[in-house]
Amino acid sequence: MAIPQSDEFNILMNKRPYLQQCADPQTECIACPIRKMALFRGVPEEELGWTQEFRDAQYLLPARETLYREGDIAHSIYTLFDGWVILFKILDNGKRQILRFVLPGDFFGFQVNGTGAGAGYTHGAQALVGSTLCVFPRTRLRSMMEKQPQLAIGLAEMGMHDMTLCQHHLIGTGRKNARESIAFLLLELFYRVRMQMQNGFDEATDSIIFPLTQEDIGDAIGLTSVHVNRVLKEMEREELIRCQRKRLTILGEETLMEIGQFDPGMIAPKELV
Amino acid sequence: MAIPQSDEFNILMNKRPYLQQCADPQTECIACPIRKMALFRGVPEEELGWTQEFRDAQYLLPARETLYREGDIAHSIYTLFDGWVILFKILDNGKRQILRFVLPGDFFGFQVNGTGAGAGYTHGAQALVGSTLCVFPRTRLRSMMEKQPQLAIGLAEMGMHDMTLCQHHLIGTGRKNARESIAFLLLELFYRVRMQMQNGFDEATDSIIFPLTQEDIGDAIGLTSVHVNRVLKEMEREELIRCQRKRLTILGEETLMEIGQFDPGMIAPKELV
DNA sequence: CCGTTTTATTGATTTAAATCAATTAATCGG
DNA sequence: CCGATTAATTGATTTAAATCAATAAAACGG
Repeated sequence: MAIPQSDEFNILMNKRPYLQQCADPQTECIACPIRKMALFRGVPEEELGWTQEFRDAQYLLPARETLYREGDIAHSIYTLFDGWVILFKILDNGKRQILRFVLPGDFFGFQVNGTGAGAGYTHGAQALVGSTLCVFPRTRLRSMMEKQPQLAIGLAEMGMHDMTLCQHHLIGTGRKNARESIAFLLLELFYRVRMQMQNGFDEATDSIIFPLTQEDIGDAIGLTSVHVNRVLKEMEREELIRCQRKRLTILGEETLMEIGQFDPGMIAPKELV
Repeated sequence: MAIPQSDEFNILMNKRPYLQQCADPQTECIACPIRKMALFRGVPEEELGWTQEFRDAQYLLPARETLYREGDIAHSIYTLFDGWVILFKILDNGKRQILRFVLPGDFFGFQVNGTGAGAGYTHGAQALVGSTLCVFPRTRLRSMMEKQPQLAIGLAEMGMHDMTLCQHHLIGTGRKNARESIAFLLLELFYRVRMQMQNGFDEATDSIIFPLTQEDIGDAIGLTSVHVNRVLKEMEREELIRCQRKRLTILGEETLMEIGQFDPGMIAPKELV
């Protein structure tokens, strides 16, 4: 049983030919292992069959490919099912600022400039590794929320969580030095990945898959890759971390937390009241 | 007719004795000149009498006083009715990062760590000038939103707007130099203040009341006040701005926009779809 | 497996902004 | 209006991180 595709989805497939619709059977929302973290958290089980109608399909975005660029008409919004995606902005001078690391369960693509169906994304999105996405037509979001207030509450709560992360990155670039903000970023991603793994899978370890380049790290916290490298090397010499071959190992968690002023509490999902 | 006060409000008044409840008659939500921008935007007129029940009172916060500190139990959430408020965080090393400038119509105080009634604010809040606030008990927010989905949608939309501003500040601290991010910040505040004035009042001018110190500017964009001073002085010499006596005049709007890479479109209120 | 392209690494040098240090100008509370 | 505090201004010096420049090491596409 193929899931029917909206016009918007077909537009997208035309523009990004490297997108592959996942082979059936696709994961259904009701059986989704990451649902507790995702858009439909809070939506009662008996409503899920109905919300599923809202979804277009799951599809695959290959490593390093662009999902959308800043200014593209925002037909779709997304939940990342599996993989790593970055949201970023390119400045006039060609510099890049990474705005957010999207991990499985995270919802994205709803930040747009302008109103109505023609609104454009405020930022670009790109996969760091091959990633699986759940896609939803953006234009139906409001009516969905009106029918199902839990969806709006969930969106507000996820927004609050993203906001907390963004504010911490602002604190990092604004008022921390290179060592402090790198320590913070590594711990943040380490905790977020582990939290997401515990949700269904389970794997308590001091190491995670870590697909960022040193340039990605630099573009997230406002440093050059050269300087990131020097700081990472120093942390490796101090036996605080090991960061190589797309794998990050946290050796000195306590010390790193102090350096980065990182509190795991900030990673916890947010609730309104 | 005095508006009845909740327990939470009385706790707050105890802790912050400098808060003054506004003399009656207070502005009612239905008559509120800034409502289109504020929490109850989207809520149909006929429902407003009902939402008013939710509000505690309006009260006055004197200039430079603290409304709450990071970690304080978050009994209340706020809409700024009049004045300027900053949200900030103090780091271990004593440095301050300003997270957000709150202008009339803006909603704040909902970002908390933890869950339930005992959750604490993630940041501090302080008035730059004497300010009037509408206060709401936080614990009733969720049930209000369940009854009135427009409230949740409005919250998500306002969150999106705040997020855009926060991301632009991140871009500024991360990837712009002092001159560029100062130009951006001045224009952002200039446009936001003017947009808020047009909403009811009306006053098209090239100058606004601007109560930030140079240290505030620095703490918003990650610079020292000394360096902010040098850049501002240079901009004044170039006849791009005039910034003195708590008043900011924009003389070279075009040039400043180019320097700061500022697009007025980003200031526009956000809508989901 | 092999050449090609990306990433990582390290040293030398420069620079934007911080820090240190006065001094002057505004603002505030009586 | 007046002394006291807070904010702005300017110069001299230092420093964290950027830039420039080469390799070295990995990863990637046939």
